Amino acid sequence: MNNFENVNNRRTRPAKPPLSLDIIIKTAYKLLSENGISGMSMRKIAKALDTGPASLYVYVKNYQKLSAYVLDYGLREVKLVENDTVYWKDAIINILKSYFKVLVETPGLAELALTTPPNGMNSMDINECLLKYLQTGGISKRGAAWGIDILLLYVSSLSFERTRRSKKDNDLDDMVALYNKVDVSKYPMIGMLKSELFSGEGDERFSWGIEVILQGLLTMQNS
Amino acid sequence: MNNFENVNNRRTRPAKPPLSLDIIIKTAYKLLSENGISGMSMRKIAKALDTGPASLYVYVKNYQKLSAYVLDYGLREVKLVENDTVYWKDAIINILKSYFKVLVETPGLAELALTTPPNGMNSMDINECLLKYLQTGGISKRGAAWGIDILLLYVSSLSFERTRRSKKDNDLDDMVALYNKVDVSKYPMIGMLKSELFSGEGDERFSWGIEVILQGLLTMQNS
DNA sequence: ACCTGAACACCGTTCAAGT
DNA sequence: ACCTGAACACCGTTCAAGT
Repeated sequence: MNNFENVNNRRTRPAKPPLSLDIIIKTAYKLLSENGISGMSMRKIAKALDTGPASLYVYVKNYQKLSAYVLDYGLREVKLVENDTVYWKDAIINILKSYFKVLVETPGLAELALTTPPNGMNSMDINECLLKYLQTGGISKRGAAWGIDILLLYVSSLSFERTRRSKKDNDLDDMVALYNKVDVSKYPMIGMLKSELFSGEGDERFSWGIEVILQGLLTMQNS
Repeated sequence: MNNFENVNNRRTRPAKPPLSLDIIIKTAYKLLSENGISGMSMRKIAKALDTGPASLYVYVKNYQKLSAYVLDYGLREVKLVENDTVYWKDAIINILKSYFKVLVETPGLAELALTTPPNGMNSMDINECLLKYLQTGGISKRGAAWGIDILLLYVSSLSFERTRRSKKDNDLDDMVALYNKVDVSKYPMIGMLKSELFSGEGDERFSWGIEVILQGLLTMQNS
């Protein structure tokens, strides 16, 4: 074999870092944030690591489990530390704003959050922290336990919608078009409210929804 | 060519129904309800219709648009008609229960509801109806418009979780296992509430969540 | 034990050629 | 216009053979 032709043999090419679960997750996350969810395939991760797809299965059971790891890795940046003097409601809103920001900034992460059961340290930290502040606000055990689910779900889906909206070939536009040329006599409410149905681009709708859920949790205490 | 060997030529095989958008959607829905979301691929739909995958693209722009049609077709069975004497809140709960039932009974439909922007007559009927009852309950225009989003999202995700839970090779079980062997000194809240976090199999959690959202909507009126 | 190319059984979509 | 087989550019996962 001719070493001059085969420039990329083991001796001449740069040393390849050994595989590990950690390096696989980080590579997957990088691909996800650069190219969205379709950029993170087992084959593309393997190629980015200069190996074959089979190699990944030494460290990861399957694509779904890897997705869960990547989601949790993405959530490491959610800011949980609050000044002790912050009112419990504002603390919750700040945490959820940070969660929202992380999901919107990394394309594909919002979709993962909506379809992959969270599983890992960072998601656990977020849950623990939210439970603490709900407890501080006087919300019952069951209210807190079931309430964090609604809160995180609401924020995940808002961010998923936001990331979809910023893509082109937008299926949301079809929906908007359908609602805009609706027969007002058959759909009076939709006709009347169509401007409201798709409004709330900025923080307004986000904050409103969280307020609704928190108000609901508080009110349910006394009944 | 030998007609005796080639039994399935055009003359001898049963007449093939002509393609149409309608027939494609119904076939896709049938495959979805029998085999879940992975059973509904363009290729499998084509095979079920005894043709090649390219034929479908005469009637449907792409897989995502077809998904939206199938979702709306699945929603046709949601019961919207309520006795006029029913209290508005109960009417909403009944509609959402029917929506929940439809999503749980057809595997894959819940996932579609969570990831595909609804687009069609049936989804519009559901929205119109919910808006009407929220209005009856005295909820503001904006509250109603933004509120149906939270309500439908909440029910969709509960049904998605339910359908996932009934599968084996369940990634949710990993999460439950993780939460069960958590370090109680680091995660006191999770340790304390872990039984509540995964409870609520039946109607209880479903009804509780809807009540929370409705209470929140009502309370937000006066602030 | 770790690593890998090749193979297996699939995808969505488009092309070119038919009617 | 409608229909279609074949091709294109991909998937996740497993196997068999290497070290």
